[in-house]
Amino acid sequence: MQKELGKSYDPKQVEDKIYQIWEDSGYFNPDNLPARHKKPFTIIMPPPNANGSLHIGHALFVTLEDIMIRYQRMQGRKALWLPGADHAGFETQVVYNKKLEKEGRSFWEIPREQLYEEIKKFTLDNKQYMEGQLRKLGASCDWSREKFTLDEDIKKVVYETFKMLYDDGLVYRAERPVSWCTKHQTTLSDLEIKHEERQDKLYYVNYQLEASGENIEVATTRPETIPADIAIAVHSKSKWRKYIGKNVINPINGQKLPVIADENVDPEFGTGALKITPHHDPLDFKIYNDHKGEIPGKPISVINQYGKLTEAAGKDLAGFKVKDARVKAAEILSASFSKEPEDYTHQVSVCYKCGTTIEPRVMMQWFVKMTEKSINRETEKQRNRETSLRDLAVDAVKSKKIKFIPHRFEKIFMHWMKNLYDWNISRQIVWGIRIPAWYHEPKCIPKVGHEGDVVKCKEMVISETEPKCEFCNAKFVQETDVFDTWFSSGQWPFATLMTTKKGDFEKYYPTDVMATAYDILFFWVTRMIMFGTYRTKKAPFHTVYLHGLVRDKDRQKMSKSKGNVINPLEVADVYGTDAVRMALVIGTTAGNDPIISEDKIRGYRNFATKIWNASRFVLMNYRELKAKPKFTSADKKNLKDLQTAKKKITAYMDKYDFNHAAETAYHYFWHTFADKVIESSKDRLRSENEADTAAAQSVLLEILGESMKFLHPFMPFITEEIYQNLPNKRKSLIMIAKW
RNA sequence: GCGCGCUUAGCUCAGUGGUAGAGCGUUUCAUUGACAUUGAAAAGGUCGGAGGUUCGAUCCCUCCAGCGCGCACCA
Repeated sequence: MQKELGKSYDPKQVEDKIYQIWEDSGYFNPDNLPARHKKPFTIIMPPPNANGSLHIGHALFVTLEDIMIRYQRMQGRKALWLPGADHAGFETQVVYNKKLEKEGRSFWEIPREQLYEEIKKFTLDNKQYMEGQLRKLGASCDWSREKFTLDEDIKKVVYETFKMLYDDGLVYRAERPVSWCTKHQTTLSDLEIKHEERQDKLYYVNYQLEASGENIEVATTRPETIPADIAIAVHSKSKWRKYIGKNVINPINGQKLPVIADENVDPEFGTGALKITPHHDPLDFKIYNDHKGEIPGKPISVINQYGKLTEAAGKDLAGFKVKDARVKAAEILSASFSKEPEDYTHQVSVCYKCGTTIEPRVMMQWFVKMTEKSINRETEKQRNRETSLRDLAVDAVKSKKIKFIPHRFEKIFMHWMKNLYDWNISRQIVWGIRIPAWYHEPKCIPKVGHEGDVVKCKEMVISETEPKCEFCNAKFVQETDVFDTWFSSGQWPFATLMTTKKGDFEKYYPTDVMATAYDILFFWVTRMIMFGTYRTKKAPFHTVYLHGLVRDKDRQKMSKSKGNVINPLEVADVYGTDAVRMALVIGTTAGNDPIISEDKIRGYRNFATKIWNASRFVLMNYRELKAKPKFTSADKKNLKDLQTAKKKITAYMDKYDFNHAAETAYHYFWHTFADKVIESSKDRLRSENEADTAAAQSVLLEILGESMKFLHPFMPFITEEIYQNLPNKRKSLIMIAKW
C-alpha cells in the first residue's frame, strides 16, 4: 500500500522535489510527450525584463499561462510554452543608470563598450535569477527552447526584418521632429511620452510689421524659442489675413519673418496667429515643410541636447536652461507684450520614466512607416507589399483571425490604430541591438570612372557586418543608435520559433494564445501583430488574453516606494506556491486589475490544507477489500455531481474563464466533496458490510483522483504530490494525465 | 477634445431577461472525531439615479451623476 501522507501539507518539502520530477520527466518539452499528444498548443511567454526580480505581476501571467498550458497538455495537446528573457533596452539602462548613481558613478563617463559589458553582466545575472523564480512558481515551460532577446540568432532575424522593411520602403531615415529626453539623452517613441498638466504663462507678443506701425499679436508659451522663429502663420480667414505675404520683425533678433497662411492655425485660439519655430515644435515643422517656398530663412535650433539655449539664441539667452531662458526672454520682450501674460494650464509632454519635460527636436532618426503602403524599393519577391503595417494588423483583427479577451480591447486596439504616426525606432542608448546601418566615411565625393561615368559610392548600406565600398577604400562606420526594444520584441513569436529547433516554426507557428498585461497592448501586442503578419503572412496568435495590473487591497498599484509590494516568492515561501496561484486567479477576470492581499493568499493556503487532509482521510480509510462495491443511489448521485462539476470546469476552461473554473473546482472540492460526500461516508467506511464499504471507498477515491486532475492546472504541486500517493493508479504524472 | 470602462452584501469582486451570488468579515451554536488552517446555521443588498423597451430588467436602450483608465503636435 502507498505510504501514508504526513500530518500536514508542507509546501517546502514538496515543491522543489516535484518540480525536479517534472523537469526530469522531459514532458515540458512537447516533443517528449506520449503519442496521444498530437495537435500543438503554443504559448510564447512574454519575456520578463531581465533587470530585476519577478514581481507579483509576473506571477500573475505565469500562473495564467501555466494554467492554460497544463490544461491543454492534459487535454492531449502537444503543449509548448516557450520561455525567454528580455534585455529591455531603455528600461534596463534606466535601472542601471540609477544603480550607478547610488554607487556614486557617472553613467556618462563610462565608455560605451565597458558600459555595455557591465549591463550585460547585470542582465544575465538577473536572467538566471528569474529562471529560478519561474521554476518556483511551477512554470511548466520548455527550458530547452529558452530564448533571450540578445541571442545572436534572434538578432539575425531582427536584422533580416529590418532589411526587408527597408527594402519595402517601410523603414526610412530622416530628419524629423522627435521627442528628446534631456535627462536620458535619447529620443523616445510616442508611447514613451506621458502628458502632465502644467501651470505656465501664456505670453502675448507683438510682432511689428515691416515699415509699419501695425502689429500681429502672437500668443506663445515658449518665448525663449522666438530667436528660432522663421515665419508667422495665420488662418486665411482670420483677422490677420490682410498681412499675408508681408513681413514682420522678430522682436528678439530683428530678423524679417514672412506671414504665411495655413489652415492648421485655429483662428479662434489664442490670437489666431502662430509663430513658426520648426525645430522646437512638431506642428511648426509640418507647416514649415508645407510652405518652404514662401519662407526664405533656414530653420535653426536654439536649444541643445541638454536643454540649454545655444549661441544661436543670441548672447542674452545663450547658456540658460529652457526654464530660466523663458524668464529672461520675457524680460527682454516685455516692451513688445501686447498685454500682460496670462496664467495658462496645459498638457506638457514628459518622459515616462523620469518626468523630465520632453524637448521636441529635429534629428536624423530611423522610422517605421505605419500607415503608408510599401513602395517596392526592390522589385522581386512579393511580401505584404500591397498594404501598410497598420492595415495588416487591422485586417487580422477585423477578420477575426485574432480575437481579444476581454472583447472590449478590440475597440481600444482599433481606436489606437486609427491615430497612428510613424514610429521612431532609434535610441541613443548603449544597451540594445545596434541598428545594422553603415555610413560611408568620409561622405562620398562623386568621381568620374574609367568609362567617363560618374561613380557615386553608396552613402549608406544596410548590413549585419561591415560592408566594403565597391569603388573606394573608404571605411563604413556603423550607426551608433540601437533599436527601440519593442522593435525587436515585436518580432518575438516568430523570431523565437525560427531559431529554436529545426521544424519548430512549421510545427508551432502560428502560436495559440498571447497572454499579457493590458498596459503593453500598444507597445507590444500591436507590434507583434504587425510584424508577425508582415513577415510570416499569418497572424502570430489567434487569441490575445489581456490581464490586469495587480493591486493591493486598497486598489493601489504596488510599488517599492509605497511599501505595499507583495513579493510572490516570499509569500510562496510562507503559504506555498499553490496558494499564491489560487489567490491570483480566483476573483480575477480578464482585463480587470486583480486585488491581492496576504489574507487572500492565506485563505487558499487553508484550502491546500483542506485538500491535504481530505486526501489523508481518504487514504487512511482505504483498505483492500475483496467484496464487490455495491453503489447506493447516493453514490450514483455523488458521481454524477462530480461529472457535472467537471463539465462545468471544462466549459469555463475552454472560455479562458479561469476565475470561474478555479472557483467551481474550489467549491466543489470543499463544500461538496469534503463537507458532504466525505461526511456521509464516515459510518460506511467502518461498516461490517464490505460491499457498502467498498462502494464508499471507491466513490471517495474516484472523486479524489478526478479532483486532483481538475485542480492540477491551478495547484500543480499539491495535486501531483497527492496523485503520486493514490492507490490503483499507474505510476505516471498527473501533469500528463488525461483530463 | 476623442475613446474605453466601472458603480451589486461591511470589504474585495463575480453574475444572469424571470422574485440576487462567492470569498473574507460579523453573529450564534458545535467540536479531544482527516482538518481549529474545522463544521452547522444566521444576519446583511429597493444590484448609482431618472426615464424607456418588455408579460417581466440588476441585466437591453436613452439621459444624468460620481469614479477610474487610455489616447491626444491647439500655440
